[in-house]
Amino acid sequence: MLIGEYRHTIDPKKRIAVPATFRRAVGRKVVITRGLDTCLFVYPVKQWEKMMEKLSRLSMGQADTRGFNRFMLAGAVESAVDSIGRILIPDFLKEFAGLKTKVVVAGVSDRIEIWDEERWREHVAKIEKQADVLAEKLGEIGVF
Amino acid sequence: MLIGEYRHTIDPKKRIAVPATFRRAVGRKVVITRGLDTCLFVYPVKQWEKMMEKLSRLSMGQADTRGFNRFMLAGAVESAVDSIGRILIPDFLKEFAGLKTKVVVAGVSDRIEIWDEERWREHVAKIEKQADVLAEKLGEIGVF
DNA sequence: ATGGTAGTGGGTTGAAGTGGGGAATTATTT
DNA sequence: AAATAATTCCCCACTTCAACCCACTACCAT
Repeated sequence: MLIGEYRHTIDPKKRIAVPATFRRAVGRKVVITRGLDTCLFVYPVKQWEKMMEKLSRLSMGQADTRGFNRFMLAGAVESAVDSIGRILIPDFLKEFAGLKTKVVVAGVSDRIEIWDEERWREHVAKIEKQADVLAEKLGEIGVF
Repeated sequence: MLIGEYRHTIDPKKRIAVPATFRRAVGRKVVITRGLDTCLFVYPVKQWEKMMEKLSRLSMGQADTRGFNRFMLAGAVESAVDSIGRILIPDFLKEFAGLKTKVVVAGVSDRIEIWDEERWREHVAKIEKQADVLAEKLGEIGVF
């Protein structure tokens, strides 16, 4: 289970260090793809394959499914984690997520998300405002 | 059952002592997360895993669920209790809860809450004012 | 009073994050 | 097709930070 939030930097060669806590869980190969809400998703290959299997079962006839497939697949890149645990971010993904130098690397259960720090702060702020609504939901499912 | 309120301090290295009374109950590993009302929640790992199981049953597609997951998961950190019973608070959580030096560590049934002392006083004051209203509600559901 | 326990503070070591050089591979250009 | 440019991968070096250990003080209990 990947959890936690880490502030890292993209170095001049467009590399990002995977937090040491995540390395064992993700292995040496990952798939980086366009994520939802303007961030990048990073999946361990195994997880990725599972998702692809699910996707392939969806009917191909529907236009929105095709679009989603393009979004996920065309934007996906397989990437190796280097010897000291960094991954290389391709230009088009870096641009897509609006990554500058400071980024946030976040663990969200089975994937890692990479956010531009600024966007992340905005996103979190927005969610915090809805905290009481969230609390209600949590209550409903019996978390609190 | 965790009860009681303790005034502790965050040392220069961002560590907080877990009250001795709580230590046996929480074990050596805990999960620290963003809490509601601008405080931090600290769960024993077992408790946390139970909650995660419940969470994982929620549907994934909707935007509010995604945000909600980010709030809960990315905001969480697994942390080991050190040999003399202290936990390390990550920067982003310290900031989130507005923790200065003086904090309040409170036992709330199955979790520990960490508050900035100032905020705690304000919060308690607010609740005291509403006490009679709350009492009425509690009476309705048959607590008193 | 004295031993024990709890809370606070600090030093040291080892790991993790950052940055950069250079080789190898791929792409581009003439 | 050859030469040059660019990119990516593999090292290595520096710096910062966190985990571990130990020390001091205050308080409680016997």
